[in-house]
Amino acid sequence: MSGKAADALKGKVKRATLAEVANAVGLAKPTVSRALNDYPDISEETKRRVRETAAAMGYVASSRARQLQKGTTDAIGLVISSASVGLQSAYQSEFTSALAAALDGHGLDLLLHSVADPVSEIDTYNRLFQQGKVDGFVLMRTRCDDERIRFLTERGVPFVTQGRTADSANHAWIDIDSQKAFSDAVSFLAGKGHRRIAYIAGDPTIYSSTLRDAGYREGLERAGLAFDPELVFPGDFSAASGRLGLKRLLDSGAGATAFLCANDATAMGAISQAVELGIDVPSEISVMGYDGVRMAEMFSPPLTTLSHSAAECGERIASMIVGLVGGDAPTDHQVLLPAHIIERRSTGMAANV
Amino acid sequence: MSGKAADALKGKVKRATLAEVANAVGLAKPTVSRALNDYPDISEETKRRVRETAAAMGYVASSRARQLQKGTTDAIGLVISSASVGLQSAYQSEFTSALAAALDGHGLDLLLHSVADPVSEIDTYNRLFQQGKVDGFVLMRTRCDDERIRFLTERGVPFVTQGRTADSANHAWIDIDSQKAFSDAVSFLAGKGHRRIAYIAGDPTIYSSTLRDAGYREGLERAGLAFDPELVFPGDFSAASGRLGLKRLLDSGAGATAFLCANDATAMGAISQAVELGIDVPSEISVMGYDGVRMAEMFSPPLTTLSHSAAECGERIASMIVGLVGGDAPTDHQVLLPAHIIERRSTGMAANV
DNA sequence: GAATTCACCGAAATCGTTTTCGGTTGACTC
DNA sequence: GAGTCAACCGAAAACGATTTCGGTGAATTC
Repeated sequence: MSGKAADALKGKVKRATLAEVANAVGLAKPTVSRALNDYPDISEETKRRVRETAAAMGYVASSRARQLQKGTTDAIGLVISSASVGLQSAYQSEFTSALAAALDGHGLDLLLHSVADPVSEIDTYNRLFQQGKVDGFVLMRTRCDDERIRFLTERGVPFVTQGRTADSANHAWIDIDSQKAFSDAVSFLAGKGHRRIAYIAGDPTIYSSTLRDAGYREGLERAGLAFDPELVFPGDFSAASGRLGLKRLLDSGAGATAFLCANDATAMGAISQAVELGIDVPSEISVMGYDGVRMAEMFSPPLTTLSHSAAECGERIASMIVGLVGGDAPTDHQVLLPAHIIERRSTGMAANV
Repeated sequence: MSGKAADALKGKVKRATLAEVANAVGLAKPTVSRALNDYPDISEETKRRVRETAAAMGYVASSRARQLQKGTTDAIGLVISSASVGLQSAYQSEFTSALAAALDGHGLDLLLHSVADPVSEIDTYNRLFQQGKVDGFVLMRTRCDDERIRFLTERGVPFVTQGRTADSANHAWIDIDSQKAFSDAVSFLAGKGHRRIAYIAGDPTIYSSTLRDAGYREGLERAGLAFDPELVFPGDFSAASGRLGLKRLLDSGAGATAFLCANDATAMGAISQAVELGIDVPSEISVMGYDGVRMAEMFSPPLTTLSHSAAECGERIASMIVGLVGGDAPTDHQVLLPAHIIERRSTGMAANV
């Protein structure tokens, strides 16, 4: 069975090629190519003719051939680790969608690659770039000591991280000012009369956690409250850690009346635990999250949280990566965005103790 | 400034090419290529030598060149519409992650493309395939009358849909038996003594909604309950429609004691509304969802739902698309998966009326 | 009217693989 | 000892675009 017959069987339409268009319009390949790409040294009349026949033939330039010649891919890689898929927060997926949309605006595609084994993570980044499947990367969940960043920096691969790192002076990043956000959150809760403000922390290997921790302490200081290790539970951004954390903090008898959580998922977990224990939110305790995911609004009670825009973050990252691929210096692209308190009904005045 | 100098400035490492490896090892390009790809007509000794020098030189075959030659991309496209990003359910993102992970197992990448304008949707599918950026597609949220399916089928583009369509006899699909699931759900609620079981439906343009509707009616019939249009609210899969639906159904005085929702997001919205209205779940009313998203477990109260596995769905789709790209007939790949009731605490015995 | 310029277009090379089609070897037959 | 057959390897074409470098003819200059 010839290839042609097989194609016919499968109903495939043979794609038109540049040479065929050139042939049909009676011009040479380079001319057609330049006409289609709107080069100035082709007459308007010719351009029109070329465009017309190309359209008539349903011609679409092969991205594969173009990629080979131009050496770029017009795709940005995003590597997610499926090991942590359970921890994948709602925010991460909102951000991913936003990023894809923003990249689309710049004519870029998002190549989503999942890696099962954390060990082979670096390998995946390396392969993806060496193979020429992507022009650059966006990194999520940056860690305090992030091997990926060293690796990519060494090789001069364009990338921007969502979240700073221990030494983020030298790479492109966008981040939320989570330190200020958590400090504000403590002030907010203190303003409601809370004096024993507990904190369910995030995964300590993620750099942002350290900033949130610092913000919590800063906020306490600003409010004139003493830091008490009894009031801190080491979570991991999961809802489960929120559940566990709330229970432990309550059982410990540390007397917390407000619970500031490292993210919304943790806060929701904490609330669900409270409800289960028959503790009312917010009349008995207050719970506050961070991220401002959509679901927070629909939670019961609707979650007070620190909101920041995934859409804007995606938008900014898209422009940044375009700049980097274009040759900008990474240090030209470092952006800090604020988070805003959205007061809903999971927080209230401190109960009279 | 020469290109080389610029590269040096940016710290870029010049990638080794096949010709260079061939040169280094003292063999011809085709030999090296075949050695690396483990062809049988190359001696083991030669293969070893080639592999060693290739590794030493850090050689990674250019995917771009390979793609051009082989005519495939090893990438599957997933087009999401950013217009509905607000409606993007938690399930969709869980599924996307699972799909990426599963595709990775088959050596495929997932190309995520966002399209802002629904009108240009078809255009995007066309361009992506014509350009040769993807070998096939996975379609989510299939509609009753889905233009995408006609379009792709006509052109013989490999694709599998997540969810059936009006005429799904001729394409590859995977779906959850939502009709049976909703029928089971009604039986379940009826078994708890509920006689007035309301239904907050999903977006009617999505085919799966019609199956869920049918399942609801089937379940009523099986339970010997009459269908009452007063008990049905037309939602759209959003949490907001759950909130609105619950309120309307309550206000209408139709006397519903149980609320079956088209998906988990809707159910969560409904519950949040109930809480707001001071109605206790489950002692006063029961609410049930569908999909079994992770967050359902952490909701308060934890949501009774019909669960199905995004991971398995992704896994199956990955194998299916591999088969299709390999030339299988679409009709060989049609899979129906069951959903299982997970009883949590948002449902209970009907209150004595 | 020869020289110069400018606007347009084309031939050939290029990107880095894989495929096709042979071409050497040496061992093995009869 | 010529012929056959494997087992290995290489030269050149192919994939389909873009880039480089010229080349043609007409318009302009002096």
